[in-house]
Amino acid sequence: MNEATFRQQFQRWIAAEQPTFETGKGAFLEDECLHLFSTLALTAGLTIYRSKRSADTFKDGSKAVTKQTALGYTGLSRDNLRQQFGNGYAKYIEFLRTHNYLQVYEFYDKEGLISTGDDLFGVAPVKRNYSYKAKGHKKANTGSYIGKNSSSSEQGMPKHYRLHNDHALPTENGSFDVLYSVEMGPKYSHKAHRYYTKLKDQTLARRAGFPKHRQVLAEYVDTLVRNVDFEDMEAWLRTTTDQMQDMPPVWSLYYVDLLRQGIIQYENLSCGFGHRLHTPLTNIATELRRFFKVDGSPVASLDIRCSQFVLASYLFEYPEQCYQLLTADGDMPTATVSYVLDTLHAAYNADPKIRQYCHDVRTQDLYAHTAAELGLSDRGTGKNLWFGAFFSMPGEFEHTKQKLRPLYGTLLDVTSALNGPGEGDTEKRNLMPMMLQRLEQQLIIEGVAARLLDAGIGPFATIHDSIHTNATSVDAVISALQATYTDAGLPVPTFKVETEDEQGAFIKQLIEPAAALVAVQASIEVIVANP
DNA sequence: AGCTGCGTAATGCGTTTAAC
DNA sequence: GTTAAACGCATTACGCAGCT
Repeated sequence: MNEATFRQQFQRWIAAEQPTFETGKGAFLEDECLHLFSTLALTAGLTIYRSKRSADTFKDGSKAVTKQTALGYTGLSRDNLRQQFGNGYAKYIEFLRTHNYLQVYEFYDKEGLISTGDDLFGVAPVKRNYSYKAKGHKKANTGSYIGKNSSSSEQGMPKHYRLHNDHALPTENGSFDVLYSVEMGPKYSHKAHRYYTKLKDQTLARRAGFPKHRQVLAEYVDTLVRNVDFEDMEAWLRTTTDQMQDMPPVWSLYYVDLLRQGIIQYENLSCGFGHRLHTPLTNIATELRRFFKVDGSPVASLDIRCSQFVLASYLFEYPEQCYQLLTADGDMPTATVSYVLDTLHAAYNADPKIRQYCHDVRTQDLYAHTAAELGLSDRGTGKNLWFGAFFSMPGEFEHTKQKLRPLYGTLLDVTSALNGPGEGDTEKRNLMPMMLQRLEQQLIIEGVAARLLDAGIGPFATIHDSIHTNATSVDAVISALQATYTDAGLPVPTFKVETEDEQGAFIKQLIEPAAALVAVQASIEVIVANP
């Protein structure tokens, strides 16, 4: 690598591309670019570029200059890059790439998309270094000690050569002694492989502490995130007009690919509060979820309508049945469960409007119904209204609760009291969300998912109150859902089944066991009334 | 209400450096 | 030689985003 060549290429690039830098032309940033490249080269070659600190070891014991972060092996990743140089330097990546100093890989490799799912963690990632879009304009404020070797007592570059000052002067022979060619593939693969082996062991060890079927659900998620239809997803991201919030399409693709590679991996197989199971699939944007294929076939999902509020109606109306479910795992004091259920059931008996709520929430779309009754603009507003009011304590969302009082009476006063602190206490108890989430998970994971696993159905994924699976398993999921609720002595809730045909069109189907039941009862009454 | 993620800024601590 | 500033790196906090 010759410095003169580098400078020449950079100046040509500036002239041809006319990149807009903070300085307008960016000419005097040339040295910064050179310095960036030097450090990239050093990082890639693991050449010591820091002073004595380079002998440091990281907490994980690695002695490399580069290190592992939450985003995986980040020798040249945007994280390290930004930390080292600030966002402003990312723009030079394009120059380095166009002149083949750096290789920037595509977002995903078509050949590597298909995973058998045999190995939970798949092949160690080889592809690194995604194209980078600068987001900020911050100038670098940190630098490195150039030209000083490890354990050397000789003078390094003086401090004023650091990035925020004039720097990057050539050495006597006219070229930077710190420039090396960048070869990224094998080394990164090796490091990454080591890292993911370790991560795999840690993850499996952690999983072993959870119930078997939750472990299996986690393994299913491993399979699903490695079976993404990237081509369809990219096509969809390119054509869709309404971007998901501010998230650029390219980031979605990048993020999903990170999941596929195992670079981003997180899971909470049972959160302490509500025993919910959190995986990347529960958090991914809803619209992207359908690209996570179970076996390459169209996806399907089963979603309980207004699940939490339907469950709330069960707490009011079916205390014995709920008691069984809530005390099944022994995680909650039975006295607390009894207290909540007794309180709610007493209110249910006392207030006909609470009984009206229990009827409404099971027979119609609560959010839309409320929106219509209160003259709100749309269903979403009704939903936000309920979520705010239902999980609040006394003194919060009072205006909302006031609006709902004519419809459902003392309902929200009762739930608010249970969410607020107990007598002589100041801590919020949040008993409603806790009970609802635990009830929900007892039914969905310990109930529906466990049944499906026993029946050998899979893979599928639970997303708190819905099931993500393939079209051929839909009937089994419906059966398991109905059996679970029936066996628990609870009414089967209304749920939506969403499937996708071969052309990619969506078919939504609403299944209303409760409404059917009401209709049957009504007809019985009619028959009785007209003998 | 809970759980995640990312991005940024601030902070803490031990070390290194520049300036006196 | 001493001292104050600067630095590397880890951690933390916060606000935004997403999901149910």
